[in-house]
Amino acid sequence: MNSVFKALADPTRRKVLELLRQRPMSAGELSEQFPVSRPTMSAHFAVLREADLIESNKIGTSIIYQLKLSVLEDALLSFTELFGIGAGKTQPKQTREGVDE
Amino acid sequence: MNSVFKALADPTRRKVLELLRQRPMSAGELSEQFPVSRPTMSAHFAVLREADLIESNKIGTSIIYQLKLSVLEDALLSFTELFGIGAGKTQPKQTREGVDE
DNA sequence: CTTAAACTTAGATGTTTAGCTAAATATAGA
DNA sequence: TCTATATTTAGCTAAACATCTAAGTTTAAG
Repeated sequence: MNSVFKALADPTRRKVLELLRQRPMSAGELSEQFPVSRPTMSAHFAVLREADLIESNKIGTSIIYQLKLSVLEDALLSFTELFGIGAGKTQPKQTREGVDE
Repeated sequence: MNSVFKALADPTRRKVLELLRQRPMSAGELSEQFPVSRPTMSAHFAVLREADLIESNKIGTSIIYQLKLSVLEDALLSFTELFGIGAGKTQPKQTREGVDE
């Protein structure tokens, strides 16, 4: 849980997760959307991987990252429930590609 | 939201919030429960205050800290909803080891 | 006014983090 | 194998963080 919150503490990483919510993307595709170098993005991916928030699959020369929603879910839910917040009425939404907000 | 996650990224600070969930406590009372120095705890309080997660009231020589639950609630809920994670009722997940620490 | 108690601020230090450029590695395809 | 592309690793600097001890601030009480 510690590493999850640490990963979440950086806005770039949160944005990456947000992008991956829509669909899996390659490291390159993700990197394009941020004004930082690829090595820097690579380091961010490593942090997210370390927190088990994303999963990688190699396809050719690309590495496709995918959100592990259940891990994020578990961490956040157990925390919110600890505080008695989020009790509620939000039903489990299907998070498929294209769902926007 | 940035500062909230940053505050939450430290286990000591999360524990402080957890303690304050029960009742308001003085800085000294809180500090007693951690194996770090008072100045260090004071710094943690400052981070939590900066994130607007706690509120302080001076009573005599003591400073009483109090959890601002609504702020935590807002931040966490808006984030979970962003991801379509219902903070409500997700059935117990299958054993998933590696939820880090 | 002096002392004591409760906290915080200041200053120092070791560790971690984010960022960069440049080089290395891996894979696909000719 | 050679070349081009995708991504990571290496090596570095600068800033941020957690922690400590020591000193400063504020308030209460004698």
